[in-house]
Amino acid sequence: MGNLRNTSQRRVILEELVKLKTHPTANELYEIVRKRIPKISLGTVYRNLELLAESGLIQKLDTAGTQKRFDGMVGDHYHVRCVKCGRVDDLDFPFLNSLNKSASLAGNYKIISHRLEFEGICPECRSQELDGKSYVDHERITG
Amino acid sequence: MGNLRNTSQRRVILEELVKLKTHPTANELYEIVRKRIPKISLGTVYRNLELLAESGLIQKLDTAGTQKRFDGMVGDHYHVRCVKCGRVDDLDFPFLNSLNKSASLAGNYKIISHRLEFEGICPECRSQELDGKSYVDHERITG
DNA sequence: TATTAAAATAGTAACAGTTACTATTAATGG
DNA sequence: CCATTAATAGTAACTGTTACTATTTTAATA
Ligand SMILES: [Mn+2]
Ligand SMILES: [Mn+2]
Ligand SMILES: [Zn+2]
Ligand SMILES: [Zn+2]
Repeated sequence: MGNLRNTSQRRVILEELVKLKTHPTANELYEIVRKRIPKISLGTVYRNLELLAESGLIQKLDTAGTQKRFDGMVGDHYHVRCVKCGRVDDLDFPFLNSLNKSASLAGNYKIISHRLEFEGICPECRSQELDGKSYVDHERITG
Repeated sequence: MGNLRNTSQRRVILEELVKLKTHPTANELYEIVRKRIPKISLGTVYRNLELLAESGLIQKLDTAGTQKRFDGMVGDHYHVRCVKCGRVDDLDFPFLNSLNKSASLAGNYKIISHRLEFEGICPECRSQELDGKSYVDHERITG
């Protein structure tokens, strides 16, 4: 395969990432890996995430506007991002293979891929939002 | 409307942005506006782009992985980004209104919006790529 | 196993894009 | 005009990321 050496740092980074259903940032993963390798450096995490993504073992998610996130699931799938707390979740949504073809016709680019990303409010933030609303209502009613 | 004062800086920033078909970064627009207001500061450009986007007069494009770009066209439309040179173009592609509904069913988020972004190679970079290929072929044949 | 060359590491500095701060200037409403 | 207050220029600070470098570790070979 890739001529990547088997270092404990690289192994643990990969292990911890694939465990997670969240899509951590480099720094979030750094904090997790640090529990097993306290002296690991943040640069090592960045470098290995880059290398692992290049070799196809993980996925780099360039989600819009925010910092990079990483994904241990490599198959094609879409994501939804919470606009309140920033968390990113997988969506059980069929992959739209025909989009690239359609886009080729809509412009004069040679289309390679597409990225479909939803924005919304996650269940946790949604319930907080509802709590807030009812609190406000209560305030208004009871003056 | 928005309680934004009508400053020459803000006016020129908006004027120049809507003129462009490209989707400039804050810095690119700064360089353009500087030709008309040489003493304008980069911070002013950033601040106003943010305010104009908030008030819905322009669009902020959080394109994946790279710096923010801005768009004078506010209607819903999709973009394609060249992976070689980074340029971003509009696509004449129908807006997929049904996607949000589908995504709502595919997870437990309250879906607000979606972003569909294509990656490809622009005509300019594509022709360079072909030049390169034929050069290599020529080398191989005549080498 | 011992030797060696290359790759990877920790620690740190540098960098790029963006935002925050502050004293000064300018737009707006009366 | 004047007073209020938003906006500005200039600059510093911040954040996420990448680059650098001396040292350590891996893995191939003898
Ligand atoms: Mn995922
Ligand atoms: Mn556009
Ligand atoms: Zn949330
Ligand atoms: Zn290009």
